[in-house]
Amino acid sequence: MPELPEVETVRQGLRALILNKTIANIDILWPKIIVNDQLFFKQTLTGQTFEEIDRRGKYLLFRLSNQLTLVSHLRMEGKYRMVPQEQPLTKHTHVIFNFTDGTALRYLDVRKFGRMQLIPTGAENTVSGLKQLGPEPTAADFKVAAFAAALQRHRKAIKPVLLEQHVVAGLGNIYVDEVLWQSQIHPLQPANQLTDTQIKALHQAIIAEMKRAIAAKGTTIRSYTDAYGASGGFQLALAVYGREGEPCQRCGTTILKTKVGQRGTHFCPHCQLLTTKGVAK
DNA sequence: CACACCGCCTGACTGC
DNA sequence: TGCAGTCAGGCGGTGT
Repeated sequence: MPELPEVETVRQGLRALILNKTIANIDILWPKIIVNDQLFFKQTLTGQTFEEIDRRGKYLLFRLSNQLTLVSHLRMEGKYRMVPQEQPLTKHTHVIFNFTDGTALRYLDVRKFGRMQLIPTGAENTVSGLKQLGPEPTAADFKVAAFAAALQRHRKAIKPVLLEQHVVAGLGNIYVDEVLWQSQIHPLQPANQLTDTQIKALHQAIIAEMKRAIAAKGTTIRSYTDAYGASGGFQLALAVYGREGEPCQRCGTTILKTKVGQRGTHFCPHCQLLTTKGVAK
């Protein structure tokens, strides 16, 4: 499941592969992937050139000529592949950008959850999802005071709050479990009941974890690969995700897997206690 | 606005 | 071995 570090790795790979390529035509094999009208999407993009690729949270922003931006979200299992146009289609290929040089960019997605939307560049804040996105989880954009204030507005558990993307952008199920373990916070801890110490630890862990995971080119758990089909390396660095039944690396207690807000959740029941004003219940 | 819940999808896995 | 049932989960939409 691509989260911010995986999407960033895809961005970097795709930049090297498609910048300055011009679209000759587009095939849409699964129309629901495209938010816009299909015909509009094809006609508007034909003849345009990829000029840059930006990223916001888990969204890829393909900047094209003529002030156009293609917003792309990979959701669970979306992938891009560069191939020669004559290469036989594989299963789960849903959108194909054929370039004028004989190559093609193909979008593959087993679950078909991914979405693409063509908008005028600058209209990003009109796209649902993008417009409510919290700050990037970097030291430059993500400030602890604003983070603390945002957490105060939520009474529900910290885990679903972090998954919402509104308080901070880019974390998914894997990295949320990881940063909560690192900062020793129970996933069910109400967001507005974190202590200042916990907020600072969580804030720091989020920034550091995203940086480390990007450096490792992301985490490959189920099916994620980058634009070249390569796996990430960060799964080896995960402390709790997918490690239920294994000893906690900090205290040796067996890591548990439960459900929080319908999502598989991994944590250490000894290191991550539910607290009231920082005191264990 | 905050929050809970459902639908979207298909492949892998589980139990009989 | 075959097959029905369950699970995985990011996010938009809906309802309270």
